[in-house]
Amino acid sequence: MSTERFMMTLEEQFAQITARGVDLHSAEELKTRLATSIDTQTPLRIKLGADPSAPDLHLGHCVVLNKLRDFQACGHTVVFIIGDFTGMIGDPSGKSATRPQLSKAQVLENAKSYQDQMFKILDPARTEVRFNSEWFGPMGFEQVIRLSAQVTVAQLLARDDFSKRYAANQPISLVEFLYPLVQAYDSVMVKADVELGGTDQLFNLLLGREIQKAHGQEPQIVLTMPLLEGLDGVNKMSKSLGNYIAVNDTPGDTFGKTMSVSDELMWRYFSLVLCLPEPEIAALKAAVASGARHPRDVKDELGRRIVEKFHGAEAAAESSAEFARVFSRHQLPSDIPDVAVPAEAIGILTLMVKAGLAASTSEARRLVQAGAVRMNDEKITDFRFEVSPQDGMILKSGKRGFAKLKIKT
RNA sequence: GGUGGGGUAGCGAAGUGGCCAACCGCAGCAGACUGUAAAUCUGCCCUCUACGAGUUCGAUGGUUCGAAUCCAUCCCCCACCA
Repeated sequence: MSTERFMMTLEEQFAQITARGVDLHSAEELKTRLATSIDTQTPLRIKLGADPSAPDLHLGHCVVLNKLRDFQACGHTVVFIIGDFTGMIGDPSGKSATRPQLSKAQVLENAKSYQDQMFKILDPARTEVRFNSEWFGPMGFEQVIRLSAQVTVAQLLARDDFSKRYAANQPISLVEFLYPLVQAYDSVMVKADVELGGTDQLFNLLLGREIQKAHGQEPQIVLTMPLLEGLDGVNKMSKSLGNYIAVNDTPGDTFGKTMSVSDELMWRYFSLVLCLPEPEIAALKAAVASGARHPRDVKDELGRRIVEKFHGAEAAAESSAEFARVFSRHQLPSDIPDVAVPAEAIGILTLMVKAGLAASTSEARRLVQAGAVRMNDEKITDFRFEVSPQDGMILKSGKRGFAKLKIKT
């Protein structure tokens, strides 16, 4: 496999690397560096940084990981940096409070979880994993000051979210100013040839170039990927907005969430998540436009392929079938959680809370009043309704809340 | 250190003595329509033994028949000037 990259010409590599809406800084530099790589038969070092405080990867992360996979397919090496040191600082892009400090053990655990998910896409054999505490741990304050001297406040304020917050009288902590510097210094320490991230990372990535130059290195090439919109179709996919599909979501959830994506947006998923080549996407679009294919079926294919990517073909087929059964044909899911109840009559509200279908009796009451609750497929409209439990009775709340009664003996 | 502005339900943001469980927007949930689409429309959106009751508006104490609103003390946040 180490010879694979010599089988690709510069043009082939360049085409693969620049596919799917990448923004490059700069194309010329990349070509030059690829040429050198081929001449000297040395793989390029492609850097990606990760924040170990949030080990749940979602499809948004996959956009970048897929691009890294492209690099690996060309024979290059991914340098994956776990920000165990920076993780304690907090992320400047978040308006929320600084993230809590993580213990060493927790960082390691998160890092492992991160890698488990990441290697569903990346090739471990071509991935070098580093922790940035390796160089920041022993760093003295003097070095910190020297590093800080390499950037001006004006430069930092040029970053979009900093300037906006500053203009809006919103706080910016000094630590947040330091964060891009820290990230840039990572690039120096691993001698990155290329660094990638989402378009929102552009500033940080470019700063890496400056700092590398200041340390006498060739500046890294910066490559940004489009941000994938989340399930709401508007905001970028992110954990804090809750509009994400996680790599570790169950096949059923992954499929269901995919189906809730709007028709317009699904093409982006085909491209950025599945890396389907443009001509194929164009063909699918044309098929839908002409009525040859129903958008629902195309989305079903999208769902199956995404599930397959993370959980295998079998899970993909199952989740699609299950979805059709429950939501298209309105049949019961194949797997309904049991609720243990005593044999005597029980109020519907209490029962719902017990079954985990409502967080409080007040919420249960609202659901009943909204007409969302069914007992054995019969709508319950009176919140004082008493159920005489029998084994196997089905309680349903909303579209996807199910519970099966089981008499406690 | 000084000056000014703040802390209200998940977020944003009204409210400055009774009409306040608290306008409004976003997010969320449910219903209708569907392809669990999206968009749209409607309702809900602190808790409870529920046409009533309890606990909420940074914290504690006070004034008052009555406070998110007034007073005192305290805690926290932000900007600007040093």
